[in-house]
Amino acid sequence: MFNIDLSSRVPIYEQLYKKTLELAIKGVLKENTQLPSVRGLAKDLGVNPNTVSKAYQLLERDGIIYSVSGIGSFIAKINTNALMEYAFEDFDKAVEEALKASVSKEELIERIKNFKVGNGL
Amino acid sequence: MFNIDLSSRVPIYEQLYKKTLELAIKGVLKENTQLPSVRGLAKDLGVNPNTVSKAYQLLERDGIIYSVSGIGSFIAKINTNALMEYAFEDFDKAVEEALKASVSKEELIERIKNFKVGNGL
DNA sequence: GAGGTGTATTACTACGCATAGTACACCAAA
DNA sequence: TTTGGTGTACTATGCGTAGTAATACACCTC
Repeated sequence: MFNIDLSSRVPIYEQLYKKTLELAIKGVLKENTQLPSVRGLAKDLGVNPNTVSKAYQLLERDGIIYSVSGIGSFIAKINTNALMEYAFEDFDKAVEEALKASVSKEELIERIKNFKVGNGL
Repeated sequence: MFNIDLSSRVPIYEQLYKKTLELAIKGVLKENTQLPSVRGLAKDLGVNPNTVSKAYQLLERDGIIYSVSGIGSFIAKINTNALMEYAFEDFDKAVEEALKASVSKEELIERIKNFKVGNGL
Protein backbone atom coordinates (compact mmCIF):
# COMPACT_ATOMS: atom_id res chain seq x y z
CA MET A 1 0.00 0.00 0.00
CA PHE A 2 2.78 2.39 0.88
CA ASN A 3 5.46 1.35 -1.54
CA ILE A 4 8.44 3.64 -1.33
CA ASP A 5 11.77 3.72 -3.08
CA LEU A 6 14.61 3.96 -0.62
CA SER A 7 17.14 4.54 -3.38
CA SER A 8 15.23 7.46 -4.88
CA ARG A 9 16.56 10.94 -4.48
CA VAL A 10 13.11 12.00 -3.37
CA PRO A 11 13.05 12.06 0.43
CA ILE A 12 11.19 9.21 2.09
CA TYR A 13 8.91 11.52 4.02
CA GLU A 14 7.96 13.23 0.77
CA GLN A 15 7.19 9.93 -0.92
CA LEU A 16 4.97 9.01 2.00
CA TYR A 17 3.26 12.36 1.82
CA LYS A 18 2.54 12.02 -1.88
CA LYS A 19 1.48 8.42 -1.62
CA THR A 20 -0.99 9.13 1.14
CA LEU A 21 -2.37 12.10 -0.71
CA GLU A 22 -2.70 10.05 -3.86
CA LEU A 23 -4.64 7.34 -2.04
CA ALA A 24 -6.87 9.98 -0.51
CA ILE A 25 -7.58 11.51 -3.91
CA LYS A 26 -8.37 8.16 -5.44
CA GLY A 27 -10.74 7.44 -2.61
CA VAL A 28 -8.86 4.35 -1.51
CA LEU A 29 -8.48 5.99 1.86
CA LYS A 30 -11.78 7.56 2.89
CA GLU A 31 -12.58 10.07 5.59
CA ASN A 32 -11.76 8.88 9.10
CA THR A 33 -9.87 5.87 7.83
CA GLN A 34 -7.10 5.15 10.29
CA LEU A 35 -3.57 5.25 8.95
CA PRO A 36 -0.86 2.84 10.08
CA SER A 37 0.80 3.87 13.33
CA VAL A 38 4.03 5.80 13.17
CA ARG A 39 6.05 2.98 14.67
CA GLY A 40 4.22 0.24 12.81
CA LEU A 41 4.63 1.77 9.40
CA ALA A 42 8.24 2.63 10.14
CA LYS A 43 8.92 -0.98 10.97
CA ASP A 44 7.14 -2.20 7.86
CA LEU A 45 9.08 0.12 5.60
CA GLY A 46 12.35 -0.37 7.42
CA VAL A 47 12.77 3.30 8.15
CA ASN A 48 13.00 5.43 11.24
CA PRO A 49 9.81 6.36 13.12
CA ASN A 50 10.89 9.99 12.97
CA THR A 51 10.71 9.88 9.20
CA VAL A 52 7.14 8.61 9.20
CA SER A 53 6.25 11.11 11.88
CA LYS A 54 7.58 13.91 9.72
CA ALA A 55 5.38 12.85 6.82
CA TYR A 56 2.33 12.65 9.04
CA GLN A 57 3.01 16.07 10.49
CA LEU A 58 3.23 17.60 7.03
CA LEU A 59 0.01 15.86 6.03
CA GLU A 60 -1.70 17.23 9.12
CA ARG A 61 -0.32 20.69 8.52
CA ASP A 62 -1.93 20.61 5.10
CA GLY A 63 -5.23 19.29 6.38
CA ILE A 64 -4.99 15.93 4.65
CA ILE A 65 -5.06 13.94 7.87
CA TYR A 66 -5.63 14.61 11.53
CA SER A 67 -3.73 13.03 14.39
CA VAL A 68 -4.91 12.38 17.90
CA SER A 69 -2.35 11.77 20.59
CA GLY A 70 -2.73 8.35 22.11
CA ILE A 71 -5.15 7.24 19.40
CA GLY A 72 -3.76 7.44 15.90
CA SER A 73 -3.84 9.33 12.62
CA PHE A 74 -6.83 9.50 10.30
CA ILE A 75 -7.84 10.80 6.91
CA ALA A 76 -9.46 14.21 7.30
CA LYS A 77 -12.59 15.62 5.70
CA ILE A 78 -11.49 16.00 2.12
CA ASN A 79 -11.97 18.96 -0.15
CA THR A 80 -11.77 17.10 -3.43
CA ASN A 81 -11.32 20.17 -5.59
CA ALA A 82 -8.38 21.38 -3.55
CA LEU A 83 -6.76 17.97 -3.66
CA MET A 84 -7.23 17.79 -7.41
CA GLU A 85 -5.36 21.04 -7.78
CA TYR A 86 -2.49 19.41 -5.98
CA ALA A 87 -2.59 16.50 -8.37
CA PHE A 88 -1.99 18.94 -11.20
CA GLU A 89 0.91 20.70 -9.57
CA ASP A 90 3.75 18.69 -11.08
CA PHE A 91 1.86 18.34 -14.31
CA ASP A 92 1.56 22.10 -14.74
CA LYS A 93 5.25 22.54 -14.12
CA ALA A 94 6.10 19.94 -16.73
CA VAL A 95 3.80 21.56 -19.27
CA GLU A 96 5.38 24.92 -18.60
CA GLU A 97 8.85 23.49 -19.11
CA ALA A 98 7.88 21.71 -22.31
CA LEU A 99 6.34 24.85 -23.76
CA LYS A 100 9.46 26.82 -22.88
CA ALA A 101 11.48 24.19 -24.73
CA SER A 102 9.38 25.09 -27.75
CA VAL A 103 7.20 21.99 -27.75
CA SER A 104 3.72 22.82 -29.01
CA LYS A 105 0.50 22.16 -27.14
CA GLU A 106 -0.61 19.93 -29.99
CA GLU A 107 2.46 17.75 -29.59
CA LEU A 108 1.80 17.40 -25.87
CA ILE A 109 -1.82 16.47 -26.44
CA GLU A 110 -0.83 13.93 -29.06
CA ARG A 111 1.66 12.44 -26.65
CA ILE A 112 -0.96 12.06 -23.96
CA LYS A 113 -3.32 10.33 -26.36
CA ASN A 114 -0.64 7.80 -27.24
CA PHE A 115 0.55 7.46 -23.68
CA LYS A 116 0.90 3.92 -22.41
CA VAL A 117 1.02 3.45 -18.68
CA GLY A 118 4.19 1.76 -17.64
CA ASN A 119 6.45 3.64 -20.01
CA GLY A 120 8.54 4.90 -17.14
CA LEU A 121 12.23 4.09 -16.77
CA MET B 1 21.05 33.83 -21.63
CA PHE B 2 21.93 31.52 -18.79
CA ASN B 3 19.58 32.67 -16.10
CA ILE B 4 19.79 30.47 -13.06
CA ASP B 5 18.09 30.53 -9.70
CA LEU B 6 20.60 30.34 -6.89
CA SER B 7 17.86 29.88 -4.30
CA SER B 8 16.29 26.94 -6.10
CA ARG B 9 16.64 23.48 -4.65
CA VAL B 10 17.65 22.29 -8.09
CA PRO B 11 21.45 22.13 -8.23
CA ILE B 12 23.11 24.90 -10.21
CA TYR B 13 24.97 22.46 -12.43
CA GLU B 14 21.67 20.80 -13.30
CA GLN B 15 20.05 24.11 -14.13
CA LEU B 16 22.96 24.91 -16.42
CA TYR B 17 22.66 21.52 -18.05
CA LYS B 18 18.96 21.91 -18.71
CA LYS B 19 19.28 25.50 -19.86
CA THR B 20 21.98 24.65 -22.37
CA LEU B 21 20.05 21.68 -23.64
CA GLU B 22 16.93 23.77 -23.95
CA LEU B 23 18.76 26.40 -26.00
CA ALA B 24 20.19 23.65 -28.20
CA ILE B 25 16.73 22.18 -28.79
CA LYS B 26 15.26 25.55 -29.63
CA GLY B 27 18.07 26.15 -32.09
CA VAL B 28 19.29 29.27 -30.32
CA LEU B 29 22.63 27.54 -29.97
CA LYS B 30 23.57 25.87 -33.23
CA GLU B 31 26.20 23.30 -34.01
CA ASN B 32 29.76 24.43 -33.30
CA THR B 33 28.59 27.51 -31.47
CA GLN B 34 31.11 28.25 -28.76
CA LEU B 35 29.83 28.27 -25.22
CA PRO B 36 31.04 30.74 -22.59
CA SER B 37 34.28 29.69 -20.96
CA VAL B 38 34.14 27.86 -17.68
CA ARG B 39 35.74 30.70 -15.77
CA GLY B 40 33.90 33.41 -17.66
CA LEU B 41 30.45 31.96 -17.13
CA ALA B 42 31.25 31.22 -13.52
CA LYS B 43 32.18 34.83 -12.96
CA ASP B 44 29.05 36.07 -14.74
CA LEU B 45 26.79 33.87 -12.68
CA GLY B 46 28.68 34.43 -9.46
CA VAL B 47 29.32 30.74 -8.95
CA ASN B 48 32.37 28.57 -8.72
CA PRO B 49 34.17 27.47 -11.89
CA ASN B 50 33.99 23.88 -10.68
CA THR B 51 30.21 24.09 -10.80
CA VAL B 52 30.17 25.23 -14.41
CA SER B 53 32.79 22.63 -15.26
CA LYS B 54 30.60 19.92 -13.82
CA ALA B 55 27.68 20.99 -15.99
CA TYR B 56 29.85 21.06 -19.10
CA GLN B 57 31.25 17.63 -18.36
CA LEU B 58 27.78 16.16 -18.03
CA LEU B 59 26.75 17.82 -21.27
CA GLU B 60 29.77 16.36 -22.99
CA ARG B 61 29.12 12.94 -21.51
CA ASP B 62 25.67 13.06 -23.07
CA GLY B 63 26.93 14.26 -26.43
CA ILE B 64 25.28 17.66 -26.24
CA ILE B 65 28.54 19.56 -26.43
CA TYR B 66 32.19 18.79 -27.03
CA SER B 67 35.10 20.37 -25.22
CA VAL B 68 38.61 20.90 -26.48
CA SER B 69 41.34 21.53 -23.98
CA GLY B 70 42.96 24.89 -24.54
CA ILE B 71 40.21 26.00 -26.91
CA GLY B 72 36.75 25.89 -25.47
CA SER B 73 33.40 24.10 -25.44
CA PHE B 74 31.05 23.91 -28.37
CA ILE B 75 27.60 22.66 -29.28
CA ALA B 76 27.88 19.19 -30.81
CA LYS B 77 26.21 17.75 -33.86
CA ILE B 78 22.65 17.49 -32.74
CA ASN B 79 20.30 14.56 -33.11
CA THR B 80 17.08 16.52 -32.92
CA ASN B 81 14.87 13.52 -32.33
CA ALA B 82 16.95 12.35 -29.42
CA LEU B 83 16.93 15.80 -27.88
CA MET B 84 13.20 16.03 -28.29
CA GLU B 85 12.81 12.82 -26.35
CA TYR B 86 14.68 14.51 -23.55
CA ALA B 87 12.31 17.44 -23.66
CA PHE B 88 9.48 15.02 -22.95
CA GLU B 89 11.18 13.28 -20.07
CA ASP B 90 9.73 15.30 -17.20
CA PHE B 91 6.45 15.64 -19.03
CA ASP B 92 6.04 11.89 -19.32
CA LYS B 93 6.74 11.44 -15.64
CA ALA B 94 4.13 14.03 -14.74
CA VAL B 95 1.54 12.40 -17.00
CA GLU B 96 2.27 9.04 -15.45
CA GLU B 97 1.83 10.47 -11.96
CA ALA B 98 -1.40 12.23 -12.86
CA LEU B 99 -2.87 9.09 -14.38
CA LYS B 100 -1.90 7.12 -11.29
CA ALA B 101 -3.71 9.72 -9.22
CA SER B 102 -6.79 8.84 -11.27
CA VAL B 103 -6.83 11.94 -13.42
CA SER B 104 -8.18 11.13 -16.87
CA LYS B 105 -6.38 11.79 -20.14
CA GLU B 106 -9.24 14.03 -21.18
CA GLU B 107 -8.78 16.19 -18.11
CA LEU B 108 -5.08 16.55 -18.85
CA ILE B 109 -5.72 17.48 -22.46
CA GLU B 110 -8.32 20.03 -21.41
CA ARG B 111 -5.86 21.50 -18.96
CA ILE B 112 -3.23 21.89 -21.65
CA LYS B 113 -5.67 23.62 -23.97
CA ASN B 114 -6.49 26.14 -21.26
CA PHE B 115 -2.91 26.50 -20.15
CA LYS B 116 -1.64 30.05 -19.86
CA VAL B 117 2.10 30.51 -19.87
CA GLY B 118 3.25 32.25 -16.75
CA ASN B 119 0.96 30.38 -14.40
CA GLY B 120 3.90 29.17 -12.41
CA LEU B 121 4.43 30.22 -8.79
C1' DG C 1 -0.75 -1.20 35.18
C1' DA C 2 0.51 -2.61 30.48
C1' DG C 3 0.90 -1.53 25.98
C1' DG C 4 -0.35 1.06 22.25
C1' DT C 5 -0.75 5.83 20.30
C1' DG C 6 1.29 10.70 18.75
C1' DT C 7 4.78 14.07 19.94
C1' DA C 8 9.17 16.27 21.19
C1' DT C 9 14.02 16.61 21.90
C1' DT C 10 18.93 15.97 21.31
C1' DA C 11 22.79 14.03 19.15
C1' DC C 12 24.87 11.89 15.50
C1' DT C 13 25.98 10.14 10.72
C1' DA C 14 25.87 10.34 5.71
C1' DC C 15 25.54 12.52 1.54
C1' DG C 16 25.42 15.94 -2.11
C1' DC C 17 26.14 20.71 -3.46
C1' DA C 18 29.12 24.27 -3.66
C1' DT C 19 33.23 26.83 -2.64
C1' DA C 20 38.28 27.65 -2.38
C1' DG C 21 42.70 27.03 -3.85
C1' DT C 22 46.08 25.03 -6.58
C1' DA C 23 48.10 22.80 -10.38
C1' DC C 24 48.70 20.93 -15.04
C1' DA C 25 48.41 20.62 -20.13
C1' DC C 26 46.99 22.76 -24.09
C1' DC C 27 46.45 26.47 -27.62
C1' DA C 28 46.55 31.13 -29.78
C1' DA C 29 48.40 35.49 -30.26
C1' DA C 30 51.69 39.11 -29.25
C1' DT D 1 59.20 32.55 -26.37
C1' DT D 2 56.14 34.63 -23.37
C1' DT D 3 51.60 35.73 -22.03
C1' DG D 4 47.02 34.83 -21.22
C1' DG D 5 43.13 32.25 -22.08
C1' DT D 6 41.21 27.56 -22.43
C1' DG D 7 39.61 22.76 -20.29
C1' DT D 8 40.79 19.53 -16.69
C1' DA D 9 42.13 17.44 -12.24
C1' DC D 10 42.73 17.20 -7.42
C1' DT D 11 42.26 18.05 -2.41
C1' DA D 12 40.18 20.26 1.33
C1' DT D 13 36.45 22.53 3.52
C1' DG D 14 31.84 24.33 4.74
C1' DC D 15 27.06 23.67 4.74
C1' DG D 16 22.31 22.16 4.59
C1' DT D 17 19.15 18.29 4.42
C1' DA D 18 17.76 13.58 5.15
C1' DG D 19 17.81 10.05 8.01
C1' DT D 20 18.98 7.41 12.12
C1' DA D 21 19.30 6.55 17.11
C1' DA D 22 17.88 6.89 21.62
C1' DT D 23 14.99 8.87 24.92
C1' DA D 24 11.28 10.88 27.13
C1' DC D 25 6.60 12.58 27.78
C1' DA D 26 1.52 12.70 27.61
C1' DC D 27 -2.38 10.50 26.16
C1' DC D 28 -5.76 6.67 25.43
C1' DT D 29 -7.64 1.85 25.71
C1' DC D 30 -8.11 -2.46 27.76
